[in-house]
Amino acid sequence: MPVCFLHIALDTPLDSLFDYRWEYAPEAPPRVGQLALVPFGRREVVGLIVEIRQETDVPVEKLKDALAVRSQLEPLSAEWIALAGFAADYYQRPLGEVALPGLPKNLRLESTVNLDRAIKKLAKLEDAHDAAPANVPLLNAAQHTAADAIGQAHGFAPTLLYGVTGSGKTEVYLQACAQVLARAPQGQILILVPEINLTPQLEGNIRARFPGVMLATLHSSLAEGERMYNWLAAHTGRARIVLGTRLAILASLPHLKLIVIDEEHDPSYKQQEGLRYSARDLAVWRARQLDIPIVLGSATPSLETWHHAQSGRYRKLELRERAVKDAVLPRVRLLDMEKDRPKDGLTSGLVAALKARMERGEQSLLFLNRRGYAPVISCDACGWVSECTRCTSFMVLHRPEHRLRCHHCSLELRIPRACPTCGNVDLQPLGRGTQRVEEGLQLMFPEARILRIDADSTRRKGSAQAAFDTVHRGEVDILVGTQMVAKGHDFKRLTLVGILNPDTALFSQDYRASERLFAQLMQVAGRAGRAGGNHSEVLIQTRYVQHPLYSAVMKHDYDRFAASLLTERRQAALPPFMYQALLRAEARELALALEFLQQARDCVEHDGITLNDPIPMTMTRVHNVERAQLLVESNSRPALQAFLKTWMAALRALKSRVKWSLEVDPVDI
DNA sequence: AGCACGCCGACT
DNA sequence: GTCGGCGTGCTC
Repeated sequence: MPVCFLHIALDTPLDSLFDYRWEYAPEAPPRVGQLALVPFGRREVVGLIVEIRQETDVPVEKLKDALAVRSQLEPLSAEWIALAGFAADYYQRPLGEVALPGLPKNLRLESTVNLDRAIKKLAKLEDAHDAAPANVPLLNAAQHTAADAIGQAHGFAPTLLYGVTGSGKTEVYLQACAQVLARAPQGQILILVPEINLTPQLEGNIRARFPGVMLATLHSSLAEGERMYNWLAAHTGRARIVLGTRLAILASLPHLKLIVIDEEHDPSYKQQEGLRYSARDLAVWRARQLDIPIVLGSATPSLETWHHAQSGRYRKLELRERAVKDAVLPRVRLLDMEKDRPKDGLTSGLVAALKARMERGEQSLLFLNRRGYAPVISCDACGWVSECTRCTSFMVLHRPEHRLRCHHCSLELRIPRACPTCGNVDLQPLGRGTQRVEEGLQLMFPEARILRIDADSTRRKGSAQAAFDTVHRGEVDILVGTQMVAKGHDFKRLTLVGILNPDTALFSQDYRASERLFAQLMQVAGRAGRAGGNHSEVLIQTRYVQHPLYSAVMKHDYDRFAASLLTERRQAALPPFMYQALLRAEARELALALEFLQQARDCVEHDGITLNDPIPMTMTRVHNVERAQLLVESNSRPALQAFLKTWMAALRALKSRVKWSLEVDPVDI
């Protein structure tokens, strides 16, 4: 029996690969890209074979035998391993920590029964390779041009599809997909969306359009068995279209010919824990690697993408008109809160507009990005406020639940009867969240059917969908919601969108806040006027009617707004003109975290790289852990990458007991 | 990260 | 006398 050494990536923070001895039958040699079950310490784990070696440097006494090779599965392609390898290098993590969590859990179990079951089930499936689209609607001229440009593109062709809500971007994607499917008999397409649960229509649209083609979805709320099956359908090439959230960027797609990123600016493409990758950025890399086209669609592109489109690195295709019949862009008006003082959070202008909708039997949406009843309660007598004991934050009043709740560590308390410091029984809620707005509205409009949709009202599985169905059936007059209501859903009877207090984002420490606010306002605005004729409107309550962000929103003028933001960013040397990484440290004592960061700052040479002073994070304490950070900047991406690599090695060598992590291209600073 | 081993405090 | 706290050491 021949013997070789398998060089294997394992899901561990250790920055090295591991060799195992493997004795195999000559007719079934192991292959790179296969998975293997191996003993690791006292455990047995599944790893990825990255190399087959005839020799090893590992001393014999350490070397162990692999337990099994998963030969029933086609190996992962060299391209897929290269993608995981790129992500690992770029985000400064070991290969195994990227590659293995990117696979369905069932593939990483000791037992292969689930895998074998999925293989069997897939084999029974009849071959469906009729890529002909059904019920193809006519496109307007701009859509037609865009669909052809994408569908006919060859080689790496990154394209920004820029079009307002309702301009028919989805139809462009679908018709471009049809062209690719028709041209490439095996070809696969990857479509990424921000959150699949919020865009249920798209999946239905794709299935209806391509009834003869297998579609597989990949997202985090799939059951493991389903995820295994869908992943396998993609991996074997059976699924021609894969629709998924950011995690689907690591799907194995051997015949990938086109990538579509819908709402490319959406923050949920950025993973915010563990490996903090940007699915959008990885998608662009993947498209370049495979030399295939990629479409980035948005009404409010990220400044990174917009910058590339302006500089000509990405092609820009624009859809100017709304493609939905009769739909016009809603009129946006500002309600000056300095002149029209709000009562119960609502200006008289907004109340009048709500009333008019009620009388006409139309729906209204009030958007407020703050859940709970009030963000804090306080004591007028002594100045006490409801601070969280574990976090640098306030405890939010949730009145229906009779609770104070910290939104950062989930600490819950009963509402105190009296002030804990002075005994005053008259504690006042300050500010307002969706619950309080709902309450005020109900008093103002006793007849109205009011529904609140936020993370609290939709805790149970399926309740969000049920709530949205109620709105669609027309059983709601006024909808109050957080950003949950801003995405995806078309509310046919909705003709008024009121935006309650967007001003805080105007003066945020986070320089990305205004970019996000603009996108969010445009997105919520898009909920109105889809079929509302010409009286659909968006009312924004603000104290800053002169603010340029609002003027841009009123004119639906993303171009000008983006241009001014880019000028600011260039002058302030911020992304996309600067490349950043963030070293975070957490400890029981803030001083320990800061001390570690200072050590990190001093332990290496850094020519051409700026290491800023370590500072406590804005929210210093969360769940009794103190946090601090150090921002690293460079105007050269390769220089930053090279520095980070040597820095990581030096940091690991410090062997500090402080918990630390590095984020490349951070979004929240 | 897991998962062990290892050496000091409060309890069935 | 043990159960268990988390320090530190290792994983081919």
